[in-house]
Order: sequence, then structure tokens, then C-alpha cells
Amino acid sequence: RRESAMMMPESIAPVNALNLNSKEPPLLMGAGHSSLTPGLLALAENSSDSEDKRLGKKKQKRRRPKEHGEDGEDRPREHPFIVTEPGEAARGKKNGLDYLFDLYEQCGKFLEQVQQLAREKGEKCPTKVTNQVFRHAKHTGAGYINKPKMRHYVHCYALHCLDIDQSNALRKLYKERGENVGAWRGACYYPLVAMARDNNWDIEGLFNRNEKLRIWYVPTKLRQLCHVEKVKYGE
Amino acid sequence: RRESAMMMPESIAPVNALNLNSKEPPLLMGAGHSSLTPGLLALAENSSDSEDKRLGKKKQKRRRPKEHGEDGEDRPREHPFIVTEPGEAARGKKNGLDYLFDLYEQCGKFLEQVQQLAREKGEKCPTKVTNQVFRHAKHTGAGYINKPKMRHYVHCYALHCLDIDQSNALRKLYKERGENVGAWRGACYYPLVAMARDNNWDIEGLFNRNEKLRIWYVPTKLRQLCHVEKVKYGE
DNA sequence: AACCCGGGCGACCATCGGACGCTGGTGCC
DNA sequence: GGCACCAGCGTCCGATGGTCGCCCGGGTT
Repeated sequence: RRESAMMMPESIAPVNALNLNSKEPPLLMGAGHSSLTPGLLALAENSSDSEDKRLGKKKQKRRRPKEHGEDGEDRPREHPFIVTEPGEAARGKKNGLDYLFDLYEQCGKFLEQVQQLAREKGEKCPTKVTNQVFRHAKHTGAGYINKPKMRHYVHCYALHCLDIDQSNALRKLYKERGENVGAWRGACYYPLVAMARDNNWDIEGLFNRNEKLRIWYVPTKLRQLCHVEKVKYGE
Repeated sequence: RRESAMMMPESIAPVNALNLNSKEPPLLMGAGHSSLTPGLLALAENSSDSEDKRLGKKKQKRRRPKEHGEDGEDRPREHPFIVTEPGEAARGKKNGLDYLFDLYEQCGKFLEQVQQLAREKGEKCPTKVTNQVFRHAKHTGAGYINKPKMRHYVHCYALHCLDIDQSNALRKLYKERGENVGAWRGACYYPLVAMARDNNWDIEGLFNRNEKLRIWYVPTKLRQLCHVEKVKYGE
């Protein structure tokens, strides 16, 4: 236990063999047998099955069907992301991953503006990308930035920041395999869990130590994955 | 501008002379003429006069008159604080300031417990005294700790942490003069503003650099006082 | 044209940080 | 005992972090 975090240490690569939970990671890093808990992907994150309601978590109300035309300027939604290699432009009505990561950089810039303004006005100065920052971005014309999207891919950006080579290789691999964005996104968790392990399971510290990452909250699911692994495999 | 933060640098001591706002700091540090904006004490904090409503701040609703007997164990409220010198026990049905400061230390302990639990369960680990910590304190038997009280006196504790000598001297002075707790509490702001000035107006940094203080949010009014002073007197 | 996959993001929710002001304990006369 | 003062803290509130799942864009047939 405890080899250096390489591209895809077999001890961390999710696997299908020996998978006790049959409907599982549809396809992940190629060979090797995992020490990573099978079934981890089932952790939270739209586990909208399993009539849970665990401890007072009630089902969200149905959204009102959007009474159309009602004055608003009605921005069309952004094109979906597709898995692209570094430097590769997306074809068709799609956006590439370089663009995704650029959105994170833009948020960093918006945060700096909000911080500058707060300092001038003697108000509380945020250290993270908060609702306020998203609001500022929207009002400043970056209507294509929104909270659910940015939060959704934070861990992908984290991998990009913490190990650009591994991130690039993963993109290439998933692109070659014709995997969709969701699969790539799911795969991004595992190298991060391996890095956390090599950092004494302190994923928070890993984020905080990185200049670009410091401003992003550690996603709940990533924290949970790290916790489950830590409990299962010691120290 | 910029002498060392001594007991009561005359340049920071609030004053009554030259006070443009007549109904003001009822009595503060003795001699000297202030460079501290007169009227600062009127900043927010129960400025419930001045039919303001500044920018959508609506008056709080009246509380329901407490339907008595209703099952609850009905803890009697704590004895009020009085200004005591260091080491002095409060007489009568009163609590002294050593006890007040001890409450802050207790909260620190409760925070550590909450952090330990969070780490074990792989949950988000608070760095500050949050609602969760107050809840934990209450459930653990420290029913005499509550959020409004602790927040109310944070800056007093801050002075105690950052300059024990100045804090002790202020307590002694206010005790001798027979001032009530509210007056002492108000006076605690000014030495802190002076320290902030000597720290490039970074009150947040001042808190964060101190082991004990780091876990407490900077009170809004203290931040505002620092801001007003900074704008008025440069840098 | 019809279909269906999958993912963007509007909107919801528990909880948070923050504060007001009623209530009643307390010392004084 | 009665009264007036004042501060403890129950309770409220806007906004936050976090997420669900509806809706529809887009590629495929």
C-alpha cells in the first residue's frame, strides 16, 4: 500500500472483475484489479432509486413548468460538453474540455473582482467561489456560467490542476473509447482518490495547497469516496 | 500616524470633546483627543432609531410570548456579566469576565470535538465556531453557551487574546469607574481598531494569525469600524 | 420526422451567519 | 415591595452551499 500516484496505478483503477455489485462502472480504466471499493460510484449523486429518505432528506418538489414568454430574455442553453483531447476543438454543436476548464479560470477572475470590491467597501471578503461570485459573473455578462454546472465538474478541474499529465491521458483514453462526458467525469474521481491517499487522505489539504484549486469547495462525493477508501484500506 | 499599540494611544482613544454627534460614547478612555471618528459607536448595532430600513432591511417580527409550561425544561437564564478585574470573582448574582472568556475557550474545545467527529465520518470539517458547534455544546450539557451571547462579546475576547495587558487594564479602569458591561464592551473596539491600523487594516489577518481567535468570525461592527477609520485616515 | 439519450441548469431545500428586541432577572430605593 | 434598567438569548430572516430532476438539444435511425 502506498505507491506513487502514477497514471493509473492498478491498485486504484476501478474494475469490473470481482465486482460484487453487478450494475456498476460501465467501463473504466483498462486492466488491473482494483482495491477501490466496488460500488463506490453508487455513492449518492443521483442515487434517485433506493427509496431512501435517509434521515429527513425529502424529495425535491416538482418544478413549475416554466410559464414561457414571460418577459425574460431566455438565454438558450449551452451546448453539451464532449470529451476532447487537449487542444482539440469540439466538432458540431458541442463544447470541448479546454473550454470547460477555461470556465473555471474565468470564475477565478470573477472571484478576484468580488474580493477587490469587498475590500474597498470593508465587507466580508470571500475566499471561495460563492453564490455571490456566480451572481457577479452573471451580471457582468458571463451568463453561460452557473453554479450547478461548475460544481458538477469541479473534481475534473481538480485533476487537471493537480496532475495535468494524468488528466490529459485520461481525456485521450476516454475520447478514443468514444465514452460520453458522464463516463469521463466519473473516471476523474479515482486518480484523485489515489492522490488523496498519498497525501494522508487529506483531500481538503490537497485542494488548499494548489493555487487554482484553493478557491473551490471539495465536492461531497469526492470527500465520501476518499472516506470510504480510507476506512476500507487502513490508516 | 502609526505609533505602537500601547495601552491607550491618545490618537485612538474615543473622546467626548469635539464630538459633533452630541449623544455619544457616554464615557470612554480618559484623556487625549481622538483621531477616531466621533459617532462611530452609532454604527449599526441596535441603531433601532433613525427610521432607516436601509435597502430592504425589514423590521424583525414580534416574538410569540412564550406559551409557558409547554413541556420544555425551561433553563433559567444566566446571571448577567459585570466588569471584573482579572482574577476577581463576581459578587452577588453576577458573572465575571474571566468566566466570559472561559466560555470562549470551552467553545474552542467543542469545536475540536466536532472536528474530530467530522474527520472520523469523512464529513466537511468546520474551521470556525458554527451553528453546529453551538448545537453540539448544548447537547453535550453546556446549555449556558449560546450563539447570540458568544457573538456579542467576540471582540472583547479578541482584545483579551491579542493584548492581554491592554485588556486587563481596560477591565480595571472600567471597573473602577463603575461602568456597566455595555460600556466596557463598547470600549473594547478601539484598541482593536488601533491594532488593525498597525496591521495594515487587515483585521481578518489579525484574527487568523492568533491561535485562539482564528476560530471566531470577525464581528461585522468591528470590520465596519476599521473600514470607516481606514477611509477617513488614509492608506 | 420521430425517437431517445444524456446532460444543462432553474429552482428548491436545509441550514447557515447574523441580528433584533422581548422578557425578566437584578440592584436600588 | 415596587420600579427601572439593561442584558440574555429565543427567535426570526436573507442568503448560502448543495443538489435534484425537468426539459430539451442533438445525434441517430
